[in-house]
Amino acid sequence: MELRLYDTKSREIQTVHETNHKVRMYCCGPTVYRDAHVGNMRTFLLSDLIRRTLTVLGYQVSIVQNITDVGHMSEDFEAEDKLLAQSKTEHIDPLAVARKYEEHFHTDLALLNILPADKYPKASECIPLMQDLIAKLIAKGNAYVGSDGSVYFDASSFPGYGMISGNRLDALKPGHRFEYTDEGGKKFHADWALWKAAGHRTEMIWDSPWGPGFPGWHIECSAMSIQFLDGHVDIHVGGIDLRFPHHENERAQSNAVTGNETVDLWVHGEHLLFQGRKMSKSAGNVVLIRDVVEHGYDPLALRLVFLENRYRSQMDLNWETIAAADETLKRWRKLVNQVMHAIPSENVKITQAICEDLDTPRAIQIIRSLEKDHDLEIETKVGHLLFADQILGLDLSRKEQVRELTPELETILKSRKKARDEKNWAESDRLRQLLEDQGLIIRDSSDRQDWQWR
RNA sequence: GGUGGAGUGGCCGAGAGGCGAGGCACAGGACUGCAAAUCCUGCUACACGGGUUCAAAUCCCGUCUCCACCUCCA
Repeated sequence: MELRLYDTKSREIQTVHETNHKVRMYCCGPTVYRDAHVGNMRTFLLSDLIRRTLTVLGYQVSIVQNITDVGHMSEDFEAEDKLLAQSKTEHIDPLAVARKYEEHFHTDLALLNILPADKYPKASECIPLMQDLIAKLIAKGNAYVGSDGSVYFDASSFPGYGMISGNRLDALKPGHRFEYTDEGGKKFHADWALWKAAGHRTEMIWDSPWGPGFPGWHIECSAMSIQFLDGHVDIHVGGIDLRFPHHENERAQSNAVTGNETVDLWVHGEHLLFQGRKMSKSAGNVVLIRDVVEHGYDPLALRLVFLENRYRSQMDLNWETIAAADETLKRWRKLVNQVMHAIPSENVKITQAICEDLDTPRAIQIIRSLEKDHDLEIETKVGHLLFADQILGLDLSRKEQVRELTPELETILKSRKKARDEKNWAESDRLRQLLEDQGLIIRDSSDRQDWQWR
């Protein structure tokens, strides 16, 4: 079976192809100046879903995800780098800020069972690569040194500009940043910086043929994808907000240099909303993976919530749905663990759903109906669940955590058993309340009592 | 102004022109000493106005509302 995905540029669902027996994926990674919130994670999950699906379908997959640790400007009028700003706040070296949040990023990925990429190139370690690309763009006539010493891409030199976002150069409103002193060297408001002259900046700058400075934000993705994926990207993944200008600019840079369509498919994940607004620092509605864990939920419950919604739709997250998913996850794991030595067996309906533009909501629906099907053997159900889990990544075969009972709880349980045997219901109910207050859930049947941790 | 989307029951959300996804919540029932869990049953919807069609949530036209992007963003 083939995987088909919605391509933003053609606005059509298209089949994924491999290049030299490998599907090459590039995923826009984090700017490591703060913790990634769950909205960011939703996009990273999209990459994971694609890679897991391709792997199950038998493809070799190569994934590169960049770590932006330089060049990403904040909206501050001083045009301050996000990392430098954070380094002042935390009173530590900017690269220490980067390494700290990079580590958090990997921890969060692991909590969501997102498999690691093959390579995580850092912008700060790819400066020569970017300079090389900039030099090529100047030589080809797509870039110029501005009056301020910065190097700019000449947007009008690239004929297909705007194909991803639908924006036309002549319709683009000059942005408010046009007035910025540090970008005053542009010839045209839609041009963008490839290399920014250092100006007054003393930290995080590098020497270059155009003088000391630092790279623009868009250039790293072009440089890295071309270098580490051998000049061609089969699937490019990122958040919908990156469609413009980031991906539009990236495409112009990459295509100008390679001379052909560098990226086959542009796949964009829609935004996660919280309380009806886009989750963002400025809206003040940021939820971190850590918050989910602190609420007592399995982070994979969040993964299930995401999977219950199509990646191409905005979704409004709330705690109730996470709670519901957490329960569902427990139920499925219980089911899976009832069968020893179960092996995955393909469920074609599930594969088909996933292959048609990652229809995970339908896949989940199929699982729910399998679960309820009284005519199916439990071994069959579990086999299909394990198969689906290779793609969904919910860790369904995880054994339930068995925390030891404290001697005190054990004593109460014994007393309660005795009370029930004697049909002393008042005492039995009192003890149950006691046990529940200490985190146990009690399930009675006529001849026994079962317990588990809440 | 330009661009990309979305409006579905109390809530969240799938939806492929034709026998009403699913989940949560709620209500009844089975089971339980009572609970819990589980199972069964019930509940109901397509923003508005036109149009096409034997048949529209789905296709077409218009209107309204919301979200997102327009050089920070996943």
